[in-house]
Amino acid sequence: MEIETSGALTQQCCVPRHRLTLDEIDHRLLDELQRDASRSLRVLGEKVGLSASAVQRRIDRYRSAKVLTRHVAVLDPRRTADIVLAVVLITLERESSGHHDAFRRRLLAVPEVQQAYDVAGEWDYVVLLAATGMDRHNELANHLFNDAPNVKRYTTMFVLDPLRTGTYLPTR
Amino acid sequence: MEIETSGALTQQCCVPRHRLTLDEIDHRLLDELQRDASRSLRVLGEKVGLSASAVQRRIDRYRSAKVLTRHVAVLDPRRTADIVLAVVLITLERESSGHHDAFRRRLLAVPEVQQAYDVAGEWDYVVLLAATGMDRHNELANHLFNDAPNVKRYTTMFVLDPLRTGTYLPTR
DNA sequence: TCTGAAAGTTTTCATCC
DNA sequence: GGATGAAAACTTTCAGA
Repeated sequence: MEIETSGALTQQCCVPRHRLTLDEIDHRLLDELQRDASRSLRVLGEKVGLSASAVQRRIDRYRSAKVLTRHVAVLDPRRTADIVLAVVLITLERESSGHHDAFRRRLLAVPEVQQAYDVAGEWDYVVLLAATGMDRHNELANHLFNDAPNVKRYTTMFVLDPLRTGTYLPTR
Repeated sequence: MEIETSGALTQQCCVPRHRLTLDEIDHRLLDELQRDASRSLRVLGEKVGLSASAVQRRIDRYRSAKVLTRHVAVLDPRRTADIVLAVVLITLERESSGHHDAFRRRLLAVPEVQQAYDVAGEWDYVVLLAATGMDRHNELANHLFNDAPNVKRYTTMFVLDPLRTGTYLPTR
């Protein structure tokens, strides 16, 4: 793995640098971390053929390059009481881009907006809503999609079964 | 927090029990764990007003009840080289449920199927595909949606900007 | 079920390769 | 970049309430 710097042992500075070049070990390590980040550095090191401290140094790099942003616990929606998941497709009125900014702010202010994507095509946004109970879902949907000023149309697909959830990204 | 058992100090057995009743502290702890699970038990305990070992015992319960299923590292798709994210809506031919089983198996065999939901309404499934590069995306889309025998129709929405990603679930 | 303390691990960090 | 080893911090376990 190389970072975009010149010099040899210099440049351990605090400015986060971007554009990491990943080697084979980085790919495997990022894969392991995305599957199960609860293992010790020593165990991860055994998986990829490095010492614990070498693993630690690489993880620090992913963090400072903001490739790896956080460690989280994942709950199973099937085992979480009263969870209503819904995929909502939204299109805004065609107008000033100010509409889009306002709509995005409104979306991102709500923690139950589990995911939100700006997409190409007939629809402008895809939102994954996670609410506890149908009443709460309706409250949120009204606030986000009915009361918001520039929503042209939207459609809601309720999730019957979350076959797979997660945030895994391939790195090659 | 209560677990569905009778008896007092008995029943530390290995059969995972379900239906946890969560108290106020559990809600706050699950919230914290979903936001940042990289903090120590002591720090988490300070957040919710418990000792480190009390926090540990509660986390063990979430795990054995399968409410909390894993700890993972989350990558930022904006910082991960060449990631192509796409939301795909799929409808299968109306026929035997065997079609659905086969289609689900095909989906879940592919690691780039980051998320998959069985949904109500006009479309049967919503899939979030995460591929490295457009070529790989097309390969996967052909395998999953063109070559698969019982796909009636599908539509692909490419993600222009992942405004929010994650797996956060509210617990109340 | 909690707290607090002892024992065992892991992480961190300085140093050398 | 990576390895090593010692110090600091963390996790695990258990006695006592």
